[in-house]
Amino acid sequence: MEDFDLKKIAESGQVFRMKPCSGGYRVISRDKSLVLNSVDDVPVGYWHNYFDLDRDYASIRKSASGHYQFIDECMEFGRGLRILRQDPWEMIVTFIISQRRSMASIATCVEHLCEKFGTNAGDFFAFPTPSQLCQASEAEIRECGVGYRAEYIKCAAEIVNSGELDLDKCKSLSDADLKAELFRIKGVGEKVANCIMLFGFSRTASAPIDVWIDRVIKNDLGGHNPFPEYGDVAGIIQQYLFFYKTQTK
DNA sequence: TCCCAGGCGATCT
DNA sequence: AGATCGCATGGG
Repeated sequence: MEDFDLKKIAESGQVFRMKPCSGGYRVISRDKSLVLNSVDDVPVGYWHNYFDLDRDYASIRKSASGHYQFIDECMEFGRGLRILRQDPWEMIVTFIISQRRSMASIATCVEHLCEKFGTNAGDFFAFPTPSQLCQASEAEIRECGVGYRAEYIKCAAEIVNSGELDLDKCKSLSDADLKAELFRIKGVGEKVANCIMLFGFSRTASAPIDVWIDRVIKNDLGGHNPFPEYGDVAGIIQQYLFFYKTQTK
């Protein structure tokens, strides 16, 4: 497998619980943990799906090449990246936190939430469930350093825990209907919804435009938004651009 | 210390 | 519909 680079994936800004450790990288999702240093360490089942191993990234890069020289360079630079199939609930909370925060500080906030509200699984803390965050007060959530977003996280926990927003049912919705559902959560706007869709629902047509991608469009692509022409792999192209821009800043 | 961070909601016009 | 503003807090 050529397109599998743990370091690049861990630093790509899509996942905040994947860090170097003595066995390579430790990745935590929901209440599960895996230590690995190559694709050969990925077990069948949950983690195989998590790492999106059935998608052929090399052929996506190949078929997407030739539109813009800059994007071709980004795809080569980011060769090894994949779009992880992460948990929708974790993505909702994580990307609510992400607004106006650096990637380093997002990771810190997420760990604080896990340590304070998540189940102790021995050598790590599971991500807190909607129920667990529902039982927390807004003030307690705020103690994790999330600032004014505590209200948004509490709102998300309530709407999901009550079943008023059913994340399983969301999986069968169209992209447009899914986005409309996500907009019901206070603190989820266009960009955060696109991140949740791409990283939590594998909606690869969804391409989040943040400050970094704004700079790409403005400074590297002459003010042109390239994503519409990439169709259902626009989100994957977005990830190569984001990675290049944040790594070479 | 200062500036910015994977934006958003509220509040104008 | 589009523009502007305030926002909690952590890193570099």
